[in-house]
Amino acid sequence: MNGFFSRVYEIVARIPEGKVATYGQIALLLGEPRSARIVGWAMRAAPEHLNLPCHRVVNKLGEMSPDYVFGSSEIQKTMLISEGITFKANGCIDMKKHLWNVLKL
DNA sequence: CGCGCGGCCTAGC
DNA sequence: AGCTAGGCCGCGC
Repeated sequence: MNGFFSRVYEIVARIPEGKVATYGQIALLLGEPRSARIVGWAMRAAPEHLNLPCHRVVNKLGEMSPDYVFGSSEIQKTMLISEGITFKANGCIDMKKHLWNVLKL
């Protein structure tokens, strides 16, 4: 709890509806620009009861997580759509529109 | 205690 | 524009 993971969870918990963040972005916020992968691990290990919007965390291309995460990428896609996220023709999130800009806080 | 693998990223071809 | 090759850090075996 104490450490990287907790901090990751705090950040993720603050991602507003209709916005998404990238692993690298979160890692950067923690002052560890090279720990993007650990963020991914943290998501996997994320306890359910925290109700983290881990579906709002994607890679830099705006792609869905692999099927083994949410069951299928369609599920994640659906959740995001219901929050107002829009997708491009190639099936990726329109990052330009929905990428969470922390500086706006 | 050591090695390998990730919900990744960046740089190069 | 799409693929390969490293790199980085923490966890599991």
